[in-house]
Amino acid sequence: MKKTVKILKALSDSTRLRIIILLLERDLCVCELLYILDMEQSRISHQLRILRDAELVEDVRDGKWIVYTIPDETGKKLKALLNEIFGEDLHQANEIQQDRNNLKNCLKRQIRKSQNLLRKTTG
Amino acid sequence: MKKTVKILKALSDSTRLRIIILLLERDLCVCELLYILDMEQSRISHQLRILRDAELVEDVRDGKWIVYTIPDETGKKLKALLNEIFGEDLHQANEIQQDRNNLKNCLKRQIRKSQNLLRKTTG
DNA sequence: CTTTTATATGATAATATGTTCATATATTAA
DNA sequence: TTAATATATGAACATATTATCATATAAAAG
Repeated sequence: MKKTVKILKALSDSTRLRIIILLLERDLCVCELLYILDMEQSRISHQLRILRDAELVEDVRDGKWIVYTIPDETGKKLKALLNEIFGEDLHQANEIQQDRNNLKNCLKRQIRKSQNLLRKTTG
Repeated sequence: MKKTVKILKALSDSTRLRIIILLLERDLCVCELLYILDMEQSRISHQLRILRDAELVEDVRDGKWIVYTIPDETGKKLKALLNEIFGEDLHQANEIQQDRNNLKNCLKRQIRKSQNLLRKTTG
């Protein structure tokens, strides 16, 4: 019961939901999420921690970067949850569509390999 | 998005989850929930309000009682959610098993029609 | 080494949430 | 009517959550 509540709580915040939806499309490092979501870096890190504590995401260091991933089994369940149950509401959401757009850009521009992302995004 | 978050938030509390799981088995009035959950009456009412605001439950007056229901479509989705996604964790939970037991008793004893439930439960 | 870049963490403040107590409302019983 | 029962609501408090700021750590670049 505790675990279920923890997971549901982790999902019941729009920032975290957006992160989850992005990670369902592709593994991303924090600086990519930063670029896509355009938020304070620490804010994203804090939210990622909550997702990690709920065991919804995992992180692996890759050189300079820390890449966040959704484990396969978890991904299946989350997709079922988000598409089949909340799909209608979520697919329409502006934030989500915007995020998807930003994700495309992020990949096209190879954000991870360009320099000075923090300075760019934080001010 | 807001709606999804509201629903997830409404579900991410153990008291409310217990109520939902009970209502998935059977429509119940507040005094029955009171008997089953053995909590303060106002606590249950407050939590029911949150569930109603999220449109997860509906209430209909039946004489002296107000009966809480989960609409059919919502019920289907909730069952999918709770059984298929969180089933393992939830079926094991002591609280849930205890609640199911209390529900049986509640029905056997026809709690709704016996008198003075509030006094009985509140002290 | 020193600096820069990427990320995490701790403290703090603002806000939200959950519980309890007291009380209000609505229905039925006396 | 008046009293009792069933439920809802508002205020107050404790706790939890979220965002921000400042700072720490760790890898890479210079």
